[in-house]
Amino acid sequence: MPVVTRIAPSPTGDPHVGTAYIGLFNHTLAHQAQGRGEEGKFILRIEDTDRGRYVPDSEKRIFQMMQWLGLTPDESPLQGGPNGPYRQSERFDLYGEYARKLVESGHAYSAFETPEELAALREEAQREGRVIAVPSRDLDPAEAQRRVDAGEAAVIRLKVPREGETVVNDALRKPIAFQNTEIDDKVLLKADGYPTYHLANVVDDRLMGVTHVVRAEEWITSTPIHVLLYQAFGWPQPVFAHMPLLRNADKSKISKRKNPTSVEWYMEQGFLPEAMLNFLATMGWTHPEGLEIFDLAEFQRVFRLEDVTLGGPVFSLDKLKWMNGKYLREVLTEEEVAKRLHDYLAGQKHDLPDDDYFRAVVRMMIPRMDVFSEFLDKTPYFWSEEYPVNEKAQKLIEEGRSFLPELAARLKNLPRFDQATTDAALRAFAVELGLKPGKVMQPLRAAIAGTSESPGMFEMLEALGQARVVARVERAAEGR
RNA sequence: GGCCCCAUCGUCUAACGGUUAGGACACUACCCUUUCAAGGUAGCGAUACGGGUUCGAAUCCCGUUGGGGUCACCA
Repeated sequence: MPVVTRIAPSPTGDPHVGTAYIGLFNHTLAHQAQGRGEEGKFILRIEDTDRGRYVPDSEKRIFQMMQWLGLTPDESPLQGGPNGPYRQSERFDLYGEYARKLVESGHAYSAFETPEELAALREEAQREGRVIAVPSRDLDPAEAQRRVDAGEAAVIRLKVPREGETVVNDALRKPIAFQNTEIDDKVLLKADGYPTYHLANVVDDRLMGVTHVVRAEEWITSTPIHVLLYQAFGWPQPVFAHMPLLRNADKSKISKRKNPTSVEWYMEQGFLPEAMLNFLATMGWTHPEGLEIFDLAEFQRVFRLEDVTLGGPVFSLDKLKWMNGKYLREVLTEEEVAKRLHDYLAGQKHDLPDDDYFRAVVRMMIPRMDVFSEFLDKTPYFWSEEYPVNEKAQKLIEEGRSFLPELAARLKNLPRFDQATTDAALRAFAVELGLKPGKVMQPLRAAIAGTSESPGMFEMLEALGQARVVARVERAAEGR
């Protein structure tokens, strides 16, 4: 059975994490079919029929997000494909034709109500607790056509049956029945000639051969309109599956105000796309063997639509961070982390040399960071002599004031500066002073790092090197 | 408010009529230890409520409550 899926974002702003989330499942379903040796395609279609909300570079950024995540579509406006164009604005003529077909077959009608009239009608309907009734529906079709031909402003509306019910079959739920009296005559073609989502969506899904419509739960209530459209056109319906909505901590639909929703934010923070994907996959789904960490290929291997849970998953940045740290520590190699971090920093306009020193610092910091944006914040003393010295470090330096000059001298006279040598020297020095090693090391740490929190002493000393360490200790000893 | 969806620890979830209701994040304690992490061990912590069905219900049915979504010439 061929599986053709799609995501159909509208280019109205930042590339949204919800688009990535839904994209993950659509991409996976299509690739699973390919894996089975069947036809499988994942299409990216841009729904830019709202000229008012159009943001020019949004489309490109959505595409970049998908690529970053490794969810590259098989067909899209940027790549093209046999079913193009993939921008609805470029398919403009199509929708008018299909809308008119519906008018001709009696499934739709031209309507002439002004926005003001509609507002009044809506208010009245609201009061009476029913759905809006559009007067134009009862116009004589020939008369309506004359008015359209005369150039009167009109929209085309779906003529929803006055009786019966429309059933939505959802792969994740029991059949959902909607009374037709509860469904209003939705606009299909706007006065500006552009289609609404409902029409464009159904026409394009049909023309592009989409077999599975996997989208967010917020679309459930408009699905009966789509079902009615498929029926009016005499087309078979695709499989519908409505995924749960990603949520804020208060359970409301995930939003900009309460969560970072732009995937670009996660890129800027230095999250790994693998971790992002892994985390998103666990929103509404769990690995059957209880695996927490798994890659896209593994997800594709075991994912089943019917295993999706429907409670709205709260998007937890905490858990995402933990998972990202897990990838840093346990999935990627040190070399890979260093390479990615270097690229990340370069992208942030921090040009550090990708040398042994950099890699040594990265190695020390891997267990100490969850995302790349933490790296420089936690390591100023590795990059400059102008590193900040916090209050606690200042106090520790005072405590070590008496032995810091001598310690500087000892360190300066060490023949080598490898970990074994400094380890032995420091411990011997502590014994001489009659102090516990920590009592010596804490002031030393404060002096060379400006903070009481750092990687292990000896690897840090080795990385920093004798000259730098001695200079810093001397400076601290002199209270500079 | 009408319509629709949903309901297991604070959060993500496992269980698919029979388990001391399991795991992960977070939190707490301990271990490791030169600090901070990481890692290890332990702990805290849930079937919203009320009725049924059944020998037996987190699991099936009904109701209540709660949460969410949707009611545009936006998607």
